[in-house]
Amino acid sequence: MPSDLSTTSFALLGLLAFDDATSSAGLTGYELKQRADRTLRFYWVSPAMSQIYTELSRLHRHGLVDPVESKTGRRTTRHFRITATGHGALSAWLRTSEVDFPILKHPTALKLLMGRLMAPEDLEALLDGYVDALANRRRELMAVRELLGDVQELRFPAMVADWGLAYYDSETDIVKGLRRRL
Amino acid sequence: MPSDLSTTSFALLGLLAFDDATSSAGLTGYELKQRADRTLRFYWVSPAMSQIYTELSRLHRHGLVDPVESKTGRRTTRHFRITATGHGALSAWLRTSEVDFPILKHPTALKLLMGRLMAPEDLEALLDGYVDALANRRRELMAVRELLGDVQELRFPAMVADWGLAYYDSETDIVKGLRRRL
DNA sequence: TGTAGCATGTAAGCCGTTACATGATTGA
DNA sequence: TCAATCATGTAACGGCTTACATGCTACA
Repeated sequence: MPSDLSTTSFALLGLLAFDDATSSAGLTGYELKQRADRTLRFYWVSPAMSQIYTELSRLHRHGLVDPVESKTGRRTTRHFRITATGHGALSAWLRTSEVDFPILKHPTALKLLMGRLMAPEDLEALLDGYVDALANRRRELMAVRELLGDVQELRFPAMVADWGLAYYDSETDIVKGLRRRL
Repeated sequence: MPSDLSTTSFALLGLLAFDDATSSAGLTGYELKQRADRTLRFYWVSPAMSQIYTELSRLHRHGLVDPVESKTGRRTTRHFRITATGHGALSAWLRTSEVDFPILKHPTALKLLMGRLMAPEDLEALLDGYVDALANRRRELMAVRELLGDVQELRFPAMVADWGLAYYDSETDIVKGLRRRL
């Protein structure tokens, strides 16, 4: 039950655990990236392809996933499935790992902090641009939320998506308020 | 006007620009770390000491800051001040650099996503723990906010602190709602 | 036939952390 | 005198990104 894996490793393992419940043949690194883009991206990060393959190798070295070579025509692809050990490690991580406070890297807030050094019109553009970006993000997450529907198996992803939507709404309100206060 | 500096570099430069307006002798790396812990930490990151010294060297190499050696007794310390070039670079960065969407690394949301794999009592503890952590963070930021008061020169830091407080409040409400939905 | 998407990886390098190393000053 | 705080740095390393490299497959 090795705990020397990064949070990103466990995040990807979690995606594989999810897939495992749907009795599929597993996921390729490529597919995993797509799943990450749909979910992890909003609350964690969506690792680069190269990072995905690196993590997959690491998880395999630890025995937490198993690759199944499959040949479509002349081409060999590797579908990864979580192992029993992997399930155990994931459960242990969920139960016991320390939960850090969220890390926020907020360029807009950082620039606003230095608002004194900016022209008023640049400040307005900064906040307006952020409100637009929030609307775009919200739209993307809303599309994900709609895919999730109201089925029981997707209850938790749906809850987290709702969380994200509420966060974007609140953030939009706050920033509009700041904009008026400028 | 070199733009090959990281956001963290500019964040530190911003702290020095702030200090410059108070006609001080500049800040040591040590003092800079303390300022970062009070402000940057909430919206960006508070770099490790070693990172601060590295960034300070880099900024010096680019001519954006100037160290003033001062001797207190037998001990030599370096106080850094932003240069005219530094002011220019900072203004240019504020005006022209692309503003990325915030990056959020949210371990609690990530775990909730895998809620299906957790025991109900662990899930409850997860959300309750996060609500507690939010309250602690809010208290820390509130202390900073009170230090800022309502003076004109600290208007923007105060705005950003208010933003942070509103964010923590909204986040607390959302999580309490999720907790009830479990 | 060509291009978009599927699929896999290696190499170089940046940003940031922890660990390590050193020493001065202040005040209880 | 001893501990806390001030003060500065180097070394090793982890995590992640971009750039590079390769080739198959489906479909218009």
